[in-house]
Amino acid sequence: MTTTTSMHLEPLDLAQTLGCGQTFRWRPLSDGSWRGPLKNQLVTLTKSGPRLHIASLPGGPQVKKLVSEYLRADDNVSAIQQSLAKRDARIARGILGLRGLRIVKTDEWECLISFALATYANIPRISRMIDTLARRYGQRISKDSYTFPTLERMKRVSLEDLSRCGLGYRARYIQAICQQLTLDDLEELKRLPYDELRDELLELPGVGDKVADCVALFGFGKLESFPIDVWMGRALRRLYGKEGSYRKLAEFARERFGEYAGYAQEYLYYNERAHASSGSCLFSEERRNR
DNA sequence: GCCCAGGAGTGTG
DNA sequence: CACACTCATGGG
Repeated sequence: MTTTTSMHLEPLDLAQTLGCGQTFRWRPLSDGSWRGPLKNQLVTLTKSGPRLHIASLPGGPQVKKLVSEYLRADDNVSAIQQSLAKRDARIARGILGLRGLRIVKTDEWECLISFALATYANIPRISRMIDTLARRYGQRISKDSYTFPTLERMKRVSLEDLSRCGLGYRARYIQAICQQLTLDDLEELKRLPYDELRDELLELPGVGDKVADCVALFGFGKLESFPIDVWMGRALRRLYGKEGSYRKLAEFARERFGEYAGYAQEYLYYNERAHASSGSCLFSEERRNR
């Protein structure tokens, strides 16, 4: 049965938050709502003024809490934006038009696999790869909606089977991570501060600097993390004249943006993509109508 | 067809 | 430390 509820949450722009590459399983509906699987539920979010309406299937009493945590309702986003704007004039400009962009707090395990898949692929393809895994190894929620596969399930998947999921060279990394990682490991990682977490994540096959930082930021909620991909490289060069190794750029960003560097990174990332394509939505019209 | 993609691993200088 | 090369493949 479907459960509906609502909550106050500001600022929040669903398209900016759910469609910008932090997370890959939400889809826009024709009425501006967004739908995606959260844990074992299929959730539909609709923003109406300051209120966020939540519908979920099969639903349950904890849906509001689930959404609150996912959208980091406890973050004082306006205060974070003010703080960043005070530190840096370019960020201040970058925040304009993105006031509803929030960092999300995704599931640690799902985030790890998602960004391990995200290497050298574009966002539509990343979404497709994840959908394929969910359809094959997840549990069905509704007609065409599946939960993200559990680690325990993925441990029983052979490399041969995984290689037929359209993951390319990433299949063996995913398989190796699933073999190496335990549920206890995941629980231990949750207790670590950013630096130690990062070091541990880097031990996993297929996880390098950028993936580790994405997983730390979006999966483990480390807001000081500042992932640097090709788009961030361009942004840092274009706006700050900075080039060089990952370490050097990350060091610059951390010093420049401080404890909320992750938010700064999202504003820069979104702006750089918009600057390049002039279409800020990462889901093209063709895809939206599929 | 062509180019590029929210990179990582490995080898070399 | 820096760089070069390879890895598979689909979306635009």
